[in-house]
Amino acid sequence: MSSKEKILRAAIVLFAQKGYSGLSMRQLALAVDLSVAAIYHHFPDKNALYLDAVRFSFSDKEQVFDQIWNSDFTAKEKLHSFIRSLIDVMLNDRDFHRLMQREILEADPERMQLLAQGVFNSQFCLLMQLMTELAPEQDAHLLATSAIGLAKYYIEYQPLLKNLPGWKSEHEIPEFIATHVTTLLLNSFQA
Amino acid sequence: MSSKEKILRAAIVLFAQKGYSGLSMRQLALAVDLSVAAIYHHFPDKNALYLDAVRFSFSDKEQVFDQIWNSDFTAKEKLHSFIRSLIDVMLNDRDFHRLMQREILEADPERMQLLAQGVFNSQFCLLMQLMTELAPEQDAHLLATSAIGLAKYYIEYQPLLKNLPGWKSEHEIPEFIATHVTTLLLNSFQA
DNA sequence: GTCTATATGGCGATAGAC
DNA sequence: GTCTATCGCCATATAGAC
Repeated sequence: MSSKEKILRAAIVLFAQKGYSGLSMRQLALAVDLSVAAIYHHFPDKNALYLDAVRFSFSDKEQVFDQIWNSDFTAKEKLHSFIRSLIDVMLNDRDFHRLMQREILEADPERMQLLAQGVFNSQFCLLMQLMTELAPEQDAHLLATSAIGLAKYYIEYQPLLKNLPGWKSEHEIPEFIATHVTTLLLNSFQA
Repeated sequence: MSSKEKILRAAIVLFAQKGYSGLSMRQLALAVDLSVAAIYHHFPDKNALYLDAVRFSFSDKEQVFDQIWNSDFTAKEKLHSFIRSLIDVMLNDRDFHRLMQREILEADPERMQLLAQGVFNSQFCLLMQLMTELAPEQDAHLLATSAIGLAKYYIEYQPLLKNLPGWKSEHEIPEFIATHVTTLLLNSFQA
């Protein structure tokens, strides 16, 4: 692996953990066993390195979902699989997820546009299409958003929810959450 | 207003904007027109100041919701009002909301317990009670969580959702979101 | 491409006068 | 309770040798 790629991979993990201003170039250099100057050879400054790292971590998420859209599942099965995969991606790639959370927190309009169009657009369209199939007379954007929002909340807020009354250990099992979210949405369509 | 309170109020705004390591004591001192040393007279160190600021911003949110629980609304009306108020609090007190987001991002187990028990417990119990009333045979914790998750997602992800296909201007109107979330949940109960 | 050495400045925190 | 002055450290970034 090239030094540049090694730097990027470490930067993803460390920026996700510590945030932009929380990670120093010294710490990053230590983590990749290079000098600070060597890093500055590959990237013009800290900000450019950060943006490159974000882009790099976003680059390989699509194929997981494309399998679902290309399958011969029924619409309901596709919804369940999509939500299940979304949960799995969020749980398995915590660094990607935390970087996303940080981006949302900053909410920089320019970067939001970049994220929406460069990363999420195609998957979101496919999800909206599925929602239209399942509930033709409802607002597809609202429903797609609701599906993602429900799944995301259970993952992001799990550390907090564990400390609130009524929590059960099954609430952290991906398949259980996926089934709950899917059922909630499908029930709502029937009414 | 005392210097201590002035410092705390400014700290809430600035920590919400810049995060813990993004805000320096010098910047905070400049904002409140005091010297750095004066701040250290009121707080032992930066971390203690941060925790005090978080606690301070959490202290006055309960009464908004207690009005609802004490009203003579029907259960369905209470659900709608709760979600509507949740949205309003998040939109009107951006600093509180951003501090919350940062806390969730850090996900420090000890602080999650503090937040859950010291801040959210009583409101969450009342919401679960309402859910039990509306859908007695379902998991109240899951439903309460779903309600909060749906509302939160629409607010937090609005800057991103605006850039995705199918977005309409009505999607940012609080009453519209509240109605959508309430309807989704109530429909799901009926099925 | 990577190093050592260093410039320059901001950081958290403290000492001591008023 | 607030100030000025300062300590010691670590930050980003650069210069120049190899």
